[in-house]
Amino acid sequence: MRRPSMKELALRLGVDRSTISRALSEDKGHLVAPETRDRIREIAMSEGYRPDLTAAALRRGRSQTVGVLVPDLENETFINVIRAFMASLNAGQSKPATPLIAETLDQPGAAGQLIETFLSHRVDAIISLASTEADKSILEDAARDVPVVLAIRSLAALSLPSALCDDHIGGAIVAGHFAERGHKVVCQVQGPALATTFNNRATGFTRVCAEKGMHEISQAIYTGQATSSAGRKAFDAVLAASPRPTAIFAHNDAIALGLIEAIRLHGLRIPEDMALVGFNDIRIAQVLATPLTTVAYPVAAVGDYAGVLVKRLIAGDSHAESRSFAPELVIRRTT
Amino acid sequence: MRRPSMKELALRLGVDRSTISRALSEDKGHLVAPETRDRIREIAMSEGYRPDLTAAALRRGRSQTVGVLVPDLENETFINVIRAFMASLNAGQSKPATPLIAETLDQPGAAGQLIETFLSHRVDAIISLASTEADKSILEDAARDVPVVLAIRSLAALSLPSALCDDHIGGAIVAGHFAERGHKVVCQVQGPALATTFNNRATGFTRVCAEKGMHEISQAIYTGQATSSAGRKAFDAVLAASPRPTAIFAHNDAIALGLIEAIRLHGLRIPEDMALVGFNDIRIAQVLATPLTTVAYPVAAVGDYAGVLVKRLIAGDSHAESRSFAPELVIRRTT
DNA sequence: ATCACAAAAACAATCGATTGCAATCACGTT
DNA sequence: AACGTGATTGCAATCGATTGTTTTTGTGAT
Repeated sequence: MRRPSMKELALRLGVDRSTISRALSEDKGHLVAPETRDRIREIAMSEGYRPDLTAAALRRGRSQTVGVLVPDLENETFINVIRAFMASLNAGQSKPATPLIAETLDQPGAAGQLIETFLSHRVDAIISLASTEADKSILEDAARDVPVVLAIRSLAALSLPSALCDDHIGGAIVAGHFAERGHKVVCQVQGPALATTFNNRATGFTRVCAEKGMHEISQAIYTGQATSSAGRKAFDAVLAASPRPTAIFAHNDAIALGLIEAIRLHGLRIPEDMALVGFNDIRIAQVLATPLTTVAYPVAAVGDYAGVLVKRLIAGDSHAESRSFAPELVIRRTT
Repeated sequence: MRRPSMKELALRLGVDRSTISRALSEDKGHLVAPETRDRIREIAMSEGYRPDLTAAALRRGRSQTVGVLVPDLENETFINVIRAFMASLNAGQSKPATPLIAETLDQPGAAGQLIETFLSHRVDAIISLASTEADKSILEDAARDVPVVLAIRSLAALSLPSALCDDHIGGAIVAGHFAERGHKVVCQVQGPALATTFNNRATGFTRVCAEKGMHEISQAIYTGQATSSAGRKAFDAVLAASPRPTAIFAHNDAIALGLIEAIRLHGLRIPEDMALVGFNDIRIAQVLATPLTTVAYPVAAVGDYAGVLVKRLIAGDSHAESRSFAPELVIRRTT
């Protein structure tokens, strides 16, 4: 009743295990006589043979798994990048990889432990969407044992290939948009500084503010977390600024959502009294009472290219350069 | 430079591989003399020994992985149940399991393939949040090879243990709440019928409507998908009903979000002209302009108990009964 | 000094698939 | 009829850790 192993199939068929292995394999199949191969495949199918990937992994040194390190699974953007990544990675592969997923929640030190676990599982590659400066050396160490690719977040002076959103441009687009709409005084509510992401959005924004002669209130406002409740609280700081800004760049949509609530609580109208732009274009952004103007994250491009990078690295191809993809402004009703 | 294997450690230390194995193991450690054990552990640490879990899995028949089957990774509720599940499963375990995660997107037939992959990877257990009637026999087959636990969604006349939300009660609570608020005519916008979830919410709601003498407009309104855009479209059917309902039970928060938009577009006020209750209590629900009254899904209880079930099944404990946990109404401003 | 007994360590088989190498076979060539 | 060639298949080692079964070592008792 139990599913047979190759050994048992071999016994039943009167051939050697090695022949079974070859017959069942995609690339070694041509080494087996067509009739034998068909006979083997047929029996394997009817007996319900199920390959043991732990055995194959041990022997071949490849496990058909990839480690995915993500800061927060509740974040749609990460999920969508992971989806695109897996689709790209497995496109046209006869032996698709399954993701081992671990969440860091951006806790310092979490990455080390999790990556160690991935490596113990002999993952074929690691993709990290969770890279923070604290993890830099850990990632570089890991890269000596297995292909490591970064997505979404990069790190300063890092040798690892990455697939990113050009956050600098993202910030710049928003500032440009504010300028076009005639805003004179603006500000940004920035996410935590643990990743390049938010810093780049900030500098891109600030640069264009200067170019266009807009006044950015001096102190960017940091939120401890990039969540909507943090955004709500951050609005007090916006109001306290003098001169008071007429437009806010929220570094992500969750923060923007919180800001919307806070702005409404203060009886201000959006966009007349206060304009607002978010970042990422999460699903909810377009079904809000006032649909949110936001910067659409290039999830497909980033995920896709991360998959390409991993495939190249696995193939031993050294031509694995980092790339950034430009995000696009989606103008809705909050500006 | 490369990380050593046990064999190499054994060579370096002048002891047998088996001694290394025992020294490094939690439960067999006592078989090794304390000094030897310390010496081995120290060297293993300093040499950066990293156990090969593919080898261990092959030998021991346990891989320290669990397969997680989920319909949609963008759904917070599923994510939170998975989080609670993993935390519960690994609580106090010296050898924590890592999740292999696969998404069905509720495509018929997807589960079969994915489960087969899990089984090839020799997962120690499978948890399915994605069970639909079409997958029933597949899940039952899988359960003969490995512990299988269902969460969130159950199936009719199924022998597999499950950790569920009592959706029947959930629906009933909402109807009760409508009755208290004095509504006479109500309706529900139901999610797709592929899972027990939505059906149970519907029957619970309908039962209490009858008990309290409310008129539920005859035809429950089905949405093809349980998304906000589907919810928006569904509102046309609500308006078309005669008599027109004054309260809507949306089977999840995404649908409710879409309904809010549609209701506003028609110039109706919430809750004065139209009351609304959602289901799940996703994060966004409480930061909306009008915070959403909704049924809070017992994510922690469900995930937790699913973990307990898996642990029991792995331990060979037959005392693995299914349980349902009651959800709770969170009254906010849409009613 | 001998023996019993427990502790510690070594020995060796094993998990299941993969793969380099050797053996066999069929067939056409000279 | 002997031989080369290529196609099939079998043989056997291997991946790295785990574990049941010895063997060795050490201790205390008689």
